[in-house]
Amino acid sequence: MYALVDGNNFYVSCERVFRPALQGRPVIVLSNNDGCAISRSNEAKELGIAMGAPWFQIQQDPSLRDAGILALSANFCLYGDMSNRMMSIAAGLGPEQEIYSIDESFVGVAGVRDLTRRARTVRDRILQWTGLPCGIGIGATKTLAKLANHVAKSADRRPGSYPAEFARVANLAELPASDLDAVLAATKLGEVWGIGRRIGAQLQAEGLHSALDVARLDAAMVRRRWSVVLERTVRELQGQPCIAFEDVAPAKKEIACTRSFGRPITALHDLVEAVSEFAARAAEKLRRQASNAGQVLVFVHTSPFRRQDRQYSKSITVPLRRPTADTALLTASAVRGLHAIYQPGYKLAKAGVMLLDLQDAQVEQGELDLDDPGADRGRLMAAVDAINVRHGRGAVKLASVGTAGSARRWTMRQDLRTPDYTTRWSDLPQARA
DNA sequence: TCTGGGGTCCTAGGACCC
DNA sequence: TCTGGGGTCCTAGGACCC
Repeated sequence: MYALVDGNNFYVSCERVFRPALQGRPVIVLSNNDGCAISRSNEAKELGIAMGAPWFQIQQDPSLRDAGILALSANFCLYGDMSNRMMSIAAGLGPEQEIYSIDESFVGVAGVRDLTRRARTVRDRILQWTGLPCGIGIGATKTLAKLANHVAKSADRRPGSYPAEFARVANLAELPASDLDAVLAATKLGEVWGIGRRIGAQLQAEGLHSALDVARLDAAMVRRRWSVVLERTVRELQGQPCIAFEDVAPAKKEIACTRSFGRPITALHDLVEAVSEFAARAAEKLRRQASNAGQVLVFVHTSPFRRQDRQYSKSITVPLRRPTADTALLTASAVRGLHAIYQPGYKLAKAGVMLLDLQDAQVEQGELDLDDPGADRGRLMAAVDAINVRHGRGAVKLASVGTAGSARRWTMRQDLRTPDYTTRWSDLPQARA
């Protein structure tokens, strides 16, 4: 049995903790480059602002302007720190926890007594201790817990959509079968975890509309006609656990750092800076999980939205002589790849570096090293990481990422950013009497 | 003018092997 | 007239998630 603890409108809620004046107003948080809406307050949702709606279009809409829509640049340092606080409280709900995303965690609750009341306590505690509102859904499988969470939030936001007792905390696990069916029947199949736009449309075309319709499908038939993935979803809806609980996060199999530029970029030297920066960031993540990369992929492309421009999109995978987590080696390979795919004359909108073929750094092929006898780059990298943790990102870096004198024209726009209230001494909020 | 970033898994088809 | 069977590995693309 599982509980899913999920923050409401998470990024917006994080911002509201430190700016209470935003309560009750239509607020959105924007993606990098202030591109599109990635988190919306309930008020913003009511105004019809879609997930992923471009900010420049929202700004052009007079009715949204009149409604006083307020946008903020994403502040991921803040959200990550607030997430840690929420997660550590949510962990108190049961013996094991899987942190599924920045705002969601599954908690194994088998054997927990007085579960519904306890979940309400944890929900209130998260709100009181962090200021973040959340919903908790409980079900026999992860898919049912997800669905229960949807029920908890809907019953809270739109009275009448589900029975009021489910508001904020919905425990579907202790429901009689007929009551569970009624909840599934009231839930559109598109709300089910694992059913996206494409599969959802195919199921609708078959005359299926609710989660209950999907739960009643024959699992073997679903496997034949669709896939084992959808089969698992069907079985999970039927109460049979098929999706493993992962209380220790498995190591990533690939690590990426990709960014849209703040403005179109054409010059190679700007791209070298950007790609060097992305490679360094990716390498930091790589070392954090104690892996080495066997290959580096680098890509660039123009903006697919600018139909009037000549389009260009190219990537290349550069194999490394041996797996490494050394920023200098990874950066050199990424930049070599960049030179190979660069074509002048295009207005490039985005570039990225991906580290592939990741393997445990402990498992290294023994080798007679004639090139580089005695060099211990691992210790060098550890020292660089330690300095950057202590003195801030980029305190020690390769010169190719751009020095004080370079323009760094490619960096992203963030015009509406709030302070790092919880992770930077100089940004600490001040309380006034 | 202005449209995010970072992942995972599965499947089909081709290349290749004996 | 008549042209096997079984298997692995890799890649690209699709679909999904937040």
